[in-house]
Amino acid sequence: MVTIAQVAAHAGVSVATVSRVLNGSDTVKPDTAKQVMHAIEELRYTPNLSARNLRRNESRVILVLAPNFSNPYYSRILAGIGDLSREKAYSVLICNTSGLTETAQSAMQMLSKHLADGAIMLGCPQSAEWVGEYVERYPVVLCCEYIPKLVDRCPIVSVDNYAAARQIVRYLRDLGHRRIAMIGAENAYASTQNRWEGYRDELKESGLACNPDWYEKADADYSFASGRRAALRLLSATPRPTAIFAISDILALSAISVAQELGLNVPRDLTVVGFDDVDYTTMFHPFLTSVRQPCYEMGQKSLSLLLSKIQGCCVPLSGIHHSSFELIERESSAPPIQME
Amino acid sequence: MVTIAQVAAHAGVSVATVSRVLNGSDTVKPDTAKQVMHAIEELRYTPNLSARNLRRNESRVILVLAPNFSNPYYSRILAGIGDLSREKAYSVLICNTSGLTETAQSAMQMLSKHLADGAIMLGCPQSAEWVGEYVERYPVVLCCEYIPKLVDRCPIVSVDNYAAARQIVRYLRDLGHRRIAMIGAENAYASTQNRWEGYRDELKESGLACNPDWYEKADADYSFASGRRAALRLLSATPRPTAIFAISDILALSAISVAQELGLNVPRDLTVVGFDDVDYTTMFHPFLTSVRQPCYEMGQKSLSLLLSKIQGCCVPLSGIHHSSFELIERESSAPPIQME
DNA sequence: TTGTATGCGTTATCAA
DNA sequence: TTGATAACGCATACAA
Repeated sequence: MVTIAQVAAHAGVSVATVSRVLNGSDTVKPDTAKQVMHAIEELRYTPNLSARNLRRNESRVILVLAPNFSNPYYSRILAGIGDLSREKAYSVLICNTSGLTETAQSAMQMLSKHLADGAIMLGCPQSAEWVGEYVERYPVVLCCEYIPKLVDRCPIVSVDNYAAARQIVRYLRDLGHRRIAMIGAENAYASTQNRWEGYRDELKESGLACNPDWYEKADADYSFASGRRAALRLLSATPRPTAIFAISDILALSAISVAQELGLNVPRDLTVVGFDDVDYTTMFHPFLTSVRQPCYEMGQKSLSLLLSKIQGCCVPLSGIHHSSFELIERESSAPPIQME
Repeated sequence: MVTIAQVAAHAGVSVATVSRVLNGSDTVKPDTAKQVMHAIEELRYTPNLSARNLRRNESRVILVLAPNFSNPYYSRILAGIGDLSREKAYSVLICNTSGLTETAQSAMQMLSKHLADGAIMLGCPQSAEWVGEYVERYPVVLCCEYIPKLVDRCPIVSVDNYAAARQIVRYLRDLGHRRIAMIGAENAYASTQNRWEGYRDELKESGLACNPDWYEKADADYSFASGRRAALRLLSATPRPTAIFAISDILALSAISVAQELGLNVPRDLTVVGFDDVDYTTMFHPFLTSVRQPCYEMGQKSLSLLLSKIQGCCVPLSGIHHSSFELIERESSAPPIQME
């Protein structure tokens, strides 16, 4: 291993001078700088970041936690974080929590251990109030989800799930649907709850029934199989809903698959709307009507806010920063076949 | 920030003793240890890893590079690496290279900068001979792909792509197909080349034609859109192939989508076989016949080999470690409608 | 413009 | 069983 001292010796200067050229100080004579650069290249010197970080008391590492990174939704956000972080000379440390509090907590210790300067939490359940301890002491940004008690205490990046759900229901109502069902999930996400509230409120204000038989939950992991079970229950209800709003595209696809097996044509006999607008919504017919979330940009915005906090930005950054969403109409939605 | 010195003061012992209990030394009197533990909890002390890493000359961080992490194939491997790394008390630093050499190279510098103890490279093109410099000096494992010149110099984890391709062609031949096409990709991956060679050789040994009109390339990124273009060219050939082997599931799905638009029924009029067996192969009919790769396990095996190298394992680990694959027959393959 | 010297928080060697 | 202390490699205050 080659150290700064060896470079100094090789260039015939002091370590301080080498450190200066390394850090772009302007108080170094061009000639000396050139010699030092030459020595650096000749010895193929690269600074030891453990030492530098210890001295500077920073790590230039960002911690990103998510329940998983296999979901294209999270991996797209991760891409946004990763690309911007490289540009800003930060590295990204990831932790796949599998939804486990203990795993998340031990990962967050990277902050107190000085191996990360800040953290971005994706998919944090509302119940995770323990996060408050970290939010108080370290730079933390929540992305996608939020924890009610922490809304005023840290930046949050998310779409307005309540508004999006209302817009979907309004869209379905305007198409002529009156029996509108929803597939939610067994989890503690704010997004799940907010979408349900938007669904319920818009239904109510439109004078439409909010029939408990028309609301079913998939498993916490939004799995295709659990979506199928939920859809099957929904499509067995009497009277049967004419439209289904699913809180994720996978769940929407599972509803389409069940409908088809039941001999129902989508969208003629059943309208299905998804959420997230991931890639495979346009790989098969019917192409899925869905709400697009700007995942990549949300990742970038999260990192951007986090870096502001790390750099000690003085303007208050806390609260929900809403990203724009867009209802994209495709082939899986249409007016109901018979108006009542 | 609370340091080991403060803990020592609070517990009325020396820093050496605190360090001892921190590192599980057995030469500490149980009573003293208890006092120290108490002080640690009281002050909520966590060790500064920059300092520890500097002193120990390690980081307990693994670097993982991939062209992207949005592809479910890579994200599944990442999950395998992540889960095992947590178990082994390592952290995972990721770099999304976007296929750019420069980005990959700068990420690999994390090794010389002492911010990572080893690296796992996913999706490395055969042309990346610069990797040799790192393989010589640091623990590196290649996963999925390999670089011919480095085969004897570092561990490689991959399925036997050549054998898999031959098995697919044999399967299609045994079904009765004689006009077998292939969709490859415009990239420098060993997997792409090996699958092509397997396809070609098995065709030849079976006495079947290896018609250049029946081999088309999608873009380097295996995009659905480029797969459609390749499939369209293939299905415009005269005579038209009765079976298509695609080197990824996405490409296979794109072929099915084009076939359907051309009024062809899969598998009646056209057989399609994919590769990788990602989740969405069973979300739509026809369910896709594909070759399963044990991605999660491949991630774990890669990390396991890497840790052996890091720990200075003396048995030679270099060479290709083949993971098993499995051809899974589903609904997209069948005998051709008319034998010739 | 450059060099000397100190300290960042930890581990580990050596004495006691 | 414990304590004092010297590194680890770097950045920087202060001197020159």
